[in-house]
Amino acid sequence: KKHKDKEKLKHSDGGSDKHREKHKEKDKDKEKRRDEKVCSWLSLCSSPSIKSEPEEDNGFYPSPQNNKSSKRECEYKPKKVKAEHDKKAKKRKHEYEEDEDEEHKKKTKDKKVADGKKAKKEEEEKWKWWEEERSTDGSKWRFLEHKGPVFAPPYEPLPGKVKFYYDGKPMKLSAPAEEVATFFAKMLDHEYTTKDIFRKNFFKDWRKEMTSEEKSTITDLNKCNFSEMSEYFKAQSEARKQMSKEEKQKIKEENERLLQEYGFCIMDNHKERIGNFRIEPPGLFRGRGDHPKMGMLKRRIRPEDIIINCSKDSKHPKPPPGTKWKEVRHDNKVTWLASWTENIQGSIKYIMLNPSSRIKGEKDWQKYETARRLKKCVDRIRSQYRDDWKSKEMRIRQRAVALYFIDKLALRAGNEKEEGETADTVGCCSLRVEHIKLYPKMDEQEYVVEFDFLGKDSIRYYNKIPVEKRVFKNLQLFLENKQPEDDLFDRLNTSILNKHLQELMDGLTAKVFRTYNASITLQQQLKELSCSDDSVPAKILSYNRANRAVAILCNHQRAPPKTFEKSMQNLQTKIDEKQNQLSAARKQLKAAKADHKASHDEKSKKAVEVKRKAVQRIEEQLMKLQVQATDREENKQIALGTSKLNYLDPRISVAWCKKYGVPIEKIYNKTQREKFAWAIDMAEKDYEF
DNA sequence: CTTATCACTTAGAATCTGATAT
DNA sequence: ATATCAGATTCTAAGTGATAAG
Repeated sequence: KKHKDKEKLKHSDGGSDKHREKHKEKDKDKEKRRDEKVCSWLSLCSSPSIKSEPEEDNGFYPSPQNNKSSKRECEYKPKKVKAEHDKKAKKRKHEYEEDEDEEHKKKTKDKKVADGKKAKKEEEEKWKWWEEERSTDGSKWRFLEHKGPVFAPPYEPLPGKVKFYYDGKPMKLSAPAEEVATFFAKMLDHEYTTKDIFRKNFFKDWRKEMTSEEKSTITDLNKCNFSEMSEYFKAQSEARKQMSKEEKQKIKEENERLLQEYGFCIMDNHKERIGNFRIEPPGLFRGRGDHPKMGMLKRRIRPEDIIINCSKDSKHPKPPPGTKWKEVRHDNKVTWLASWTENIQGSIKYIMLNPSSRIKGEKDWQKYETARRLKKCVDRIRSQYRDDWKSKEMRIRQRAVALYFIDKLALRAGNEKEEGETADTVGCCSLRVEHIKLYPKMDEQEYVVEFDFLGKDSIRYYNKIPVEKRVFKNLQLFLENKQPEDDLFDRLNTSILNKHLQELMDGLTAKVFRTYNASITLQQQLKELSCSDDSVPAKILSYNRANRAVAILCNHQRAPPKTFEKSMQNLQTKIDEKQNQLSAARKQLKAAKADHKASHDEKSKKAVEVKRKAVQRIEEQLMKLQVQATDREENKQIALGTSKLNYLDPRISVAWCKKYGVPIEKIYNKTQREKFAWAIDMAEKDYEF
């Protein structure tokens, strides 16, 4: 039997030992707690009755054909998309068709115009990419033109009066050393700067920027006094807040100009919004969790570091005067417009399009279609992995148990990571012995597994869950003769797992289970919680609760907002006020009624009605506030955004809104509506995931 | 097979903005 | 008019997974 031997030397780094006691308490309060999860959803998601749909996959796997410019009309996919809800998504300013692009507005343009005639004026302005055919040859675009990225503003030296002190004595720093010092000064209030690794990394990199004199003088970070610099920046930001309206307006306009100039590109005849057109400014690296590289200097990116990607026949972006790009290439197999290599991890960073763009939207749509295909065969896959728990091969058993966790608990795949390069976090395949505990009996339950590990972003996953006996026995087997730091699944990695999944279903990978289980959970929860008779706020509470169930499943946590207690209190004050108002209004109503009883005239009758209305209105307002309070309380440590944006098929939400008469704006804000325009346009009230 | 590289999605925190309260 | 706060937006780190290279 082969044994995988990945060294686990992480605790042998002698350098940091002496400082360990210092972090202890800090680390502790960083730990995030989470409530126990309810995992009852599993049994609910295996409905075998899949409504037969008119071959949804067609859109994604069109028959191969020549899609070079010659025959654009043929590629048009006559999808039966109704147009009547277009009024919903009115002003999407930036999705206009591009007119300036002379050489390239050929067939598509003509077709568009012809198409548009049927629709109303405003509708022909937004491009419904989802009604068009997708390219089949793996190319991501045919034409791409942009102006390149916006660079970080150059360093502005501090005014002479702002001093840095070393060992109590003022010291004028060279510009490069001063710049790096300001990065530290700006973070002085942050807990980061007290951490030893951070300080060590910072000091090491800072010294690299110093002149040799500075280097020989400044040898101890503890003797450095940045407080004047820190005060200066605080004053600056205060001054910025105090600026007059005109000045603020000016800055706003400048930003808008930059956005208009650099924030858009032209891709295949359409003007599309760029996601991140600004290059990341230099600064100190802030990792998440216990990151070995925190505090390192993130260097300034120059034009010479940037690779530009665009069409050969486009107007190439110009580098700033006196500089050159690293390279200009024309690769239409990728979606990025510019890239550079970052110096902390040596990874590549990209400039890409906004989520509202065709290129992102298509991919997103496709992701949900893959998840829906999983829905059709998930029963088969589940029964297979259950069978595999009995396999005589260890690797198959491990694979099957891991897959069970991924499916049941929505764990991430868990790729291996390079040790010492990143914080020590794990996913399913990289779980170690130390991350689980087995309890043959716990309280009323049998075969309980306790998970406790740090996942992506060093967010803690803590969960106790009863599993089937067979899983439990397998886990005991996997744990035999292992040290805490050994891999739980020593015969498995994400590559093996995904290869297996690929055989079970085309396009299936571990992360599809997260998408699938998230979306199906939302759909079920909505079904369960929604009530047509509820008021709109109550319906929204139900929606948020369904969303919350998903966020809990996916372990999307957040640090409770700093102002949480306060904001709860504020809300409670409002509720109390409203309650007083209500009783006052009720009293008035009573009085009016009595008055009416006595006089029986028209005027008093009217007064009763008026008061009745008032009471009703206040009741409604009170209800709304109470619902809001409940919602907020339940949301204290749970982040809904991530699942809403990345895991929940937006068509489920759109359909729900239509079915229950909830305006889509109550569920998705403007940005979200732009991202999900395709779903808002195509989903009907009977849409089923 | 293992490892490295690349491209892309997913993630929570930080910061900004504009509506509402004072 | 100004302060406050919540929601929107921006930022960029940290994952996944395909594929190339060794």
